[in-house]
This record gives sequence, C-alpha cells and structure tokens, in this order.
Amino acid sequence: MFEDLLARPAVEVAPLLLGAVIRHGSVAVRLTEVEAYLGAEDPGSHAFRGQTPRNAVMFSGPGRLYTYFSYGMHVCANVVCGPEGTASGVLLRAGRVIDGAATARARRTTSKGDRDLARGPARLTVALGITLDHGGTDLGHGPVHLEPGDGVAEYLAGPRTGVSGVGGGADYPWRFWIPGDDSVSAYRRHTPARGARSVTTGRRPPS
DNA sequence: ACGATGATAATCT
DNA sequence: GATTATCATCGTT
Repeated sequence: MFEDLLARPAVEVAPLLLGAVIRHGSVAVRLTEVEAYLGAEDPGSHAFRGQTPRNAVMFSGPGRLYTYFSYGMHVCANVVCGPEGTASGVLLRAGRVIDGAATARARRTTSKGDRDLARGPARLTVALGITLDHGGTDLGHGPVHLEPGDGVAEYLAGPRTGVSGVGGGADYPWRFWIPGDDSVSAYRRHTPARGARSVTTGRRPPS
C-alpha cells in the first residue's frame, strides 16, 4: 500500500511524491516541489536535536501529517516518513491546484494568478485549508488525503531552500522539483544551485 | 525580474 | 533573548 512507500527513507520518498496529489475537501494540489528532512543525522531537520513537543509527530509512524508554525504567521506541512523513530519527513513546498480552484482563490486573495495559489509551503497550506489542528492526522484515513501519482519523467535535485548553516548547502541536495513547472516556488530560485542534478526516472509523464 | 525589509510569535537555549 | 524549513510589499534595475 501507499504506507509501504512512505516507510522508506525520506530522501527516497521525496522524489516519488512529485506528481502525487494531496486533497482536503474540494481542493486538490498536484505536488511539484518537495524537500526531504532526515532526523538526527540532518542538521537542517527540526528533529536534529532530539524530540520536543513540537516535533513529536515526526517520531511516529509513516503516513502522518506533521504541521508546524513558523515565522510568526505561517503553517507548513510535512509527510512523516519511516522507518519509525527516524523522525524524517518530506516538506510539501509547492504544487498546482488541479481541483477546487474557486475555493483556493477565496483563501488566497493575494494570489495574482492560479499558478501562485500553492507556490510556496505556507501558500500551499492556505490554499488547502490545512491548519495546525490537522497535525498528526493520518493521510490515508483522515480529513487530508495523499494519493500517489503516476510519477514524473524527470526531476531536478538541489540544495534546500531557507535552511541556514551547513544543512542548506550542497552537501544536502534534498530539494526536488519538476523542471520547468511554473508552480515551483520562486523564493531563492536564483541562488547558485551547486550540487544540482537532473534525474531521469524512466516513468511516463502524467497525461 | 530582482533584492531588501518588515511583520509576527512559537519554540528552544 | 535569539532563531526561524516564509510571505507580501515596496524599492530599484
């Protein structure tokens, strides 16, 4: 099942989530940009310094939703990955709204066009109506659903966005996105992408 | 199109 | 008291 896929390490799961669909009620988003965060071995991870009340969900089993509040006003969403206890997850950075655009527009009044509705991790949670209350819910059975996609033919990998210190460097190229998609977040898009690489998956592109 | 900056508060040290 | 897995706005090219 999908849970088996999520039980793999986050660095493996992340590119597989490109093209997958996350849905909450009438709004559905096809993921175009994600980032992997490992636990104790990843200086960029919230779990790097061990378990705290905030990151406790990351230490639970795969397939749960880990939400957190940061910068005083933003909610971001992660898919918790296994193996259990590793506290790894995949941050949902951006996607394209493929269903429920009217609802998403009403929530994201500052959005210029539909490509901006979920272009960025905090924008994505607003467009989907995901709040901190959804943290810890099961993505297979809860109000927020994650559905596997058909995969993407090719993706790019590079340093993570917004991660300070060594964890944001070329040694951790765990940001994955669909090349050429205009719903990929523009934030720091033009920082030198050292260590960036292109990967061909051999999968068929979604119709 | 791009860079700088203020907003704003939970979390951790 | 410092830091933060960000966004919108406003300034300059």
